[in-house]
Amino acid sequence: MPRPKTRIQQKNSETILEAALEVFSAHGFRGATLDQIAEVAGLSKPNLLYYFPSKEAIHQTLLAELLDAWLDPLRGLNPEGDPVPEVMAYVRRKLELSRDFPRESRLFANEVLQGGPRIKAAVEGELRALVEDKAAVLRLWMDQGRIARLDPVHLIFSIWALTQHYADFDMQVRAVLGEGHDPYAEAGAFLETLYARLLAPS
Amino acid sequence: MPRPKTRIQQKNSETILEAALEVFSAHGFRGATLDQIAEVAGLSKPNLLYYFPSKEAIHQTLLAELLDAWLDPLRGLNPEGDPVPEVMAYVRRKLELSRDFPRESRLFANEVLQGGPRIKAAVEGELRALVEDKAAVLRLWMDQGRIARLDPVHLIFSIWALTQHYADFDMQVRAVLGEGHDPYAEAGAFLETLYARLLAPS
DNA sequence: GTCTATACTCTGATAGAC
DNA sequence: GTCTATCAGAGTATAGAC
Repeated sequence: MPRPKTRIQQKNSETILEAALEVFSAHGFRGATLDQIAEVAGLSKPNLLYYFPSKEAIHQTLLAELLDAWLDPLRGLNPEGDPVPEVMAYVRRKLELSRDFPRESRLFANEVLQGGPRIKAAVEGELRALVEDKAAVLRLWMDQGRIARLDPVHLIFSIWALTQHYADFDMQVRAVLGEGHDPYAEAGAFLETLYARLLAPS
Repeated sequence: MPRPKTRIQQKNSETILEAALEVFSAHGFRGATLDQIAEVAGLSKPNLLYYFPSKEAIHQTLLAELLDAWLDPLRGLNPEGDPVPEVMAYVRRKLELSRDFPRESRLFANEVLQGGPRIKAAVEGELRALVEDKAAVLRLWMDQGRIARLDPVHLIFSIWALTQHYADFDMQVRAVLGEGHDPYAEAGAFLETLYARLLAPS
């Protein structure tokens, strides 16, 4: 039961996780039911519990896999690179993540919104350490006058907020924009302008 | 049952709504239970259902009251005013709303995040109309060269994202910042700088 | 108006046949 | 490995006494 081994087990585990992502991201942990997940996965409820010991375990597995992918774009911020293009590339990667993996974004948002009991440790540990590391890089660039001086941590917060907003508040964004819009294309252009003006050294 | 009349009924209704806001914002609709709400309110569970016909009705009442307060800062954007200070004041009011009413922000976020079945109509109607109205004001100011040219709707989205982030992702913000920080004070200074640079006519 | 007791449904998890 | 049947607990809502 701990982890899949054969090819069939591998495949079924993935099917379950895919279905669980769909349901958890749409309804939150408590709002999701094993019945729904089983239906989306095309398996019976007891069969789910053959592959995972509990509902909680499925959720935990999703969060663990998610976190790593989530930190990746920030990890890619290269201290040796050219400051403004580096930050711009980070913004772009983060927006692509929202566009291509909106369910993962909402899963994470659901969790943090509710105080993140199942993810708080990782946020206080891994995430915080990474932010401090990259904030130091940004601060150095500011000291060198290569980007404008700003609070580097809040600069990172702003990138998270502005990019994740399009996945997490998708319903609102589309409702307000109305038909005939490509939210992510427009957001890309908007954020490009925003950070170009914000970061330009004075 | 429709609405309270006597002073006692008024008071109990408010106690219930206050408790419900606390519990719904922390756990979402499905995650919240009448037992929890009853305990926080200091009333018995059947007594809750004497004042409101159902759990759903309590939630609906909260959302309806919330929406109005939520639109207020944007309503205050004055077309006759001075463009940059007007937008700055809007950002400030919105951030104050996050600081002073984080539970309301999270209630709203929980709802939109899950596709907003109970609030979609209001977003597509009232909210969208207001945004279109104020976007027209911003566009006029841009045409007159009084603020920089940007997509006005995404400019409004950016204000929502950046201010609500501090309420909705409070746990993450505090975990990353660590001890000895005042997130809202820092955010206020950061956003002041951000929008000053962004809006300055070139 | 408020409480205790309870009906009924939903849901996570298990037993056991195949 | 997968299914049917089922248990136990939680949760919303109601009945009825006071």
